[in-house]
Amino acid sequence: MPAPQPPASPDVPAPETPDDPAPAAGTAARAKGRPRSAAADRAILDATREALAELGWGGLTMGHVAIRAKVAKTTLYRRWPSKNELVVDAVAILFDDLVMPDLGSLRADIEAVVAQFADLLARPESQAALLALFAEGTRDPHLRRRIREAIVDPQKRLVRQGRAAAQARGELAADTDPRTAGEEIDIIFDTIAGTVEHRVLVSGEPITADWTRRFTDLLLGPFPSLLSG
Amino acid sequence: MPAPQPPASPDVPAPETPDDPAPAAGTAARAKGRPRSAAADRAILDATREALAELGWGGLTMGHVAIRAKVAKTTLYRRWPSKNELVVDAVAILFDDLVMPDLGSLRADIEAVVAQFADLLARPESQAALLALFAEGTRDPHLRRRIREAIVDPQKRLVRQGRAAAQARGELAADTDPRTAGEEIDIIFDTIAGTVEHRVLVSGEPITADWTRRFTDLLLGPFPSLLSG
DNA sequence: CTGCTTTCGCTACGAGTCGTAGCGTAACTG
DNA sequence: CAGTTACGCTACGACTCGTAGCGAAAGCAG
Repeated sequence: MPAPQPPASPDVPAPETPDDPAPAAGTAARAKGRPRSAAADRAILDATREALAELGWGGLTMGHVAIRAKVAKTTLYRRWPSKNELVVDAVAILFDDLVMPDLGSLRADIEAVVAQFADLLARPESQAALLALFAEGTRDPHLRRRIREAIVDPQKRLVRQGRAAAQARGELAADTDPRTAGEEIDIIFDTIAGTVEHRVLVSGEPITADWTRRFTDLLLGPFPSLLSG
Repeated sequence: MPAPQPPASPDVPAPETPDDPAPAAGTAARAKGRPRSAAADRAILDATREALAELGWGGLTMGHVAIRAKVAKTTLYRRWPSKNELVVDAVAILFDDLVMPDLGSLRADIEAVVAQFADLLARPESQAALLALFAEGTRDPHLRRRIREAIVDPQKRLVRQGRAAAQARGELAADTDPRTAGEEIDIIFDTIAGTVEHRVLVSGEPITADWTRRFTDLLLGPFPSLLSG
């Protein structure tokens, strides 16, 4: 789901909301001129991820991407207004096929989700890109929203689903207070996502099965030797 | 503690280790020509932090920093070989005056440490800079080491001290296995640092006293409504 | 097939940044 | 004083960004 520039309409400012309501469903609504090449879209996004993995964020230039995708630089700018937006779409694809494990126990589900996060973050094309996007997001609320929608929310959905599944299995007490349930899920998610991000992206250390087990221990109960009582 | 370029020695490659052994202690060992202006160092680092807070990482240019610090651009390059190194030193200063709270209870200490992290990360001059540095660090092992030494390790020291203090007070069981004690501390630190980073830097949401309390609940024991047993 | 519309590839451009080189001058030592 | 080093200044080549203008290609309506 790229974020195409308003596809031509010469001067209509196009409402700032990124949710295009009309021209989506099914086939293109009205195509009057030469249609945009879908192949070019894929080539550009693929080239972006490849360049990202090879050169990192700093080495990624629009010119390189254009050459690699066998596309004119102008074509690139016709669809994505900036490097940031392009990289969001290129990286977001990686987060599209997140699946909820549902392995039958809360512990197994958590460990599977952690492993899934870790694998995603370990990819060379996402390493620097994610952090650089987060960095830009701190100054650009629009970009932060897009990051949240395309990358963070899909992950959070997994945690929420896992919690619901565990609750259905009777592993969890009933929601104490409906008002605070959302905040609890937020804290749990921030903890899982943040810890994995820190270890993989900042420390650069791998996430092993053993580490995952220990971390899940911490999440599910008192840390083995942390508290005596 | 800046990381000055080898201060002149025309061709000696200067061992890659950033720990300069000799010329540190006390006053300068041997100064033959015009000494480097310490005021310029401070002015550059101050200007870097100011520009960082105003313009963010992307807007920060060496030219601007030089003008703001009333220093020639060449002077800037004589001391820091790249933007990354300069920003590491500029930001690392913020982490210099970390203090271990030692409030008398493990819970209070954890909450104080979390609040301290949160305050540091909430500063406008560190927001984008830290993430951008982390991003570069994923591709530059040397930079990652410097980040670890200047920014991550000081934080980890706090957590380690807090754990030792709690142990001395009898709040913690004795170390189960000396070999795994280090790993435990690592997991706890990664969890605290990563969660705070994610919430502040990625989600952009503030860390309130209430949130800190809930998070500490999660760390110290089973999450209130997470596990029934 | 003939217009009409929109996209595409290409070239060129101005603005901005990076990092370096060269030069004369300032500061400090012996 | 001479010797050494840092400093400010200017200029430079290489690179990137994002845009403009043009002719050609690819579809659609009649």
